[in-house]
Amino acid sequence: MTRVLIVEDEPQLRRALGINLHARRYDVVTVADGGGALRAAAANPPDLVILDLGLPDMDGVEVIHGLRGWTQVPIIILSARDGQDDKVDALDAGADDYLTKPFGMDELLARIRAALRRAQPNEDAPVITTETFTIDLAAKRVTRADVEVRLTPTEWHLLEVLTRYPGRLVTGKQLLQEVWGPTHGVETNYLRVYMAQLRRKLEAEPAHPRHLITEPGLGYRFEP
Amino acid sequence: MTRVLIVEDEPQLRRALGINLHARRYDVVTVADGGGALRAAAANPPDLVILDLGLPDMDGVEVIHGLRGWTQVPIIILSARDGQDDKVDALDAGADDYLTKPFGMDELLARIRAALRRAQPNEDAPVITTETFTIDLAAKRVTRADVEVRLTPTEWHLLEVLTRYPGRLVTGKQLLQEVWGPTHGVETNYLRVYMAQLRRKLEAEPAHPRHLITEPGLGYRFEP
DNA sequence: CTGGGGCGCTAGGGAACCGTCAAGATCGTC
DNA sequence: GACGATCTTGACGGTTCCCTAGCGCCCCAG
Repeated sequence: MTRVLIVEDEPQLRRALGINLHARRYDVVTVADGGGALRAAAANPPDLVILDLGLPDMDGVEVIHGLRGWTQVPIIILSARDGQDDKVDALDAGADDYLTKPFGMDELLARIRAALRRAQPNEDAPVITTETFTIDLAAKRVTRADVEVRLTPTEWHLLEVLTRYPGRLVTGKQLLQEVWGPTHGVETNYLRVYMAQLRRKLEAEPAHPRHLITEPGLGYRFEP
Repeated sequence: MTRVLIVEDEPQLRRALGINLHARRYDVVTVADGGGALRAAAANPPDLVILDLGLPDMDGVEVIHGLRGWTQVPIIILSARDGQDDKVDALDAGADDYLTKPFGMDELLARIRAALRRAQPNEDAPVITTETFTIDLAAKRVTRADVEVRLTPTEWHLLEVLTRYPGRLVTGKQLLQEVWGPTHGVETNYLRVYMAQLRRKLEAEPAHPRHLITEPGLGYRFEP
């Protein structure tokens, strides 16, 4: 879960932010001053920081520097001051975004999403693991006993379609149309050949497959 | 030099932005509408886009989508509207930042610096090291056995995109579009030529590459 | 027991893809 | 305007991949 560190001295706003973010399924940690922020971030590195500039114990820019000394976590600034100099200083110190109070919760949430999206270049880590092999769909990479297995484009395409419906039956016609195009639907010999190759490359005993299962007369099934 | 694409229909503001950014040593390209923005970006991919949402010919969010279809270039939104929905839509469409008019030039410049700083992939590893060569992304330098290797701009750009996804497969189409612009997607000649040059300059045995790997029919992979 | 259908498996020809080289075109600089 | 560096384009073998045909196995029905 995404951990958000909220640094805000006003109890009311701190509470409102915590409730709203918690409702959005963020893992929320709240602190009231800069020293607490640095300690909390060090003890439990967050994925995003929401930082009020007007803190009682230290200057907000100091907090930014304290974080930027060792982490690149996205920092979103909240501030009551609308002065340009404040914004410039905070952004140049390494902040990622700046909101002036009063602000709307929807805008803050959108900016949080944007900051997280930037920080993590669209990596929704779709990794599928079985006893004998591991499939990393994003990296297009299959390893078996820590050894990389090379798949051809067609083999990949077929495996991708099968893993899209884990544990469920996929008919031969559907596989053919997804991989070879809508005009194909009956040439089941393609399937037999490529399923055999996939099993040979992935299964421990290709003659007795445990994950790429044949459903006679119907189609195939991928069993995680 | 850093190329900035300014999309602004008001002639006066367009001119002011151009002058200010040019004075800051940015390479400035200005257009007045959304269609021109997409064409200009395609012809000459910029390093950053400043986009006014209130364009005469098309909705600003459409322009964002048109760019996000093929590039991760930072986009900063300018808008006269202060509505939350506008901001949410733009940021969710893939914009990186949002300024409401009127804004100060210093703040815009600070946000530009912040966006460019974020765009640089030196968040985790400004220096990538392999057995045979070292890549310093921040300094744009490559050394091999402590000797600096000279790369042409295109070679560097290609290497940058590959190293942005270490260990992951990058398709030929994606490489072509990131380096040569969205209109290129099939001229795989370019890729073959430049991959060969990179391998000749970086790999110990260019005929048997260990870090710049070909995945036949799929694309290429940078192996750290 | 026998024949047939569905499925697994292998090998080979042709096509697509890739690495390489070289020459022309283009750009920037002096 | 000349020069060097860079980018583009085309062509050539070598490699990989896709498709096809054929054969053997298993199961089951006749």
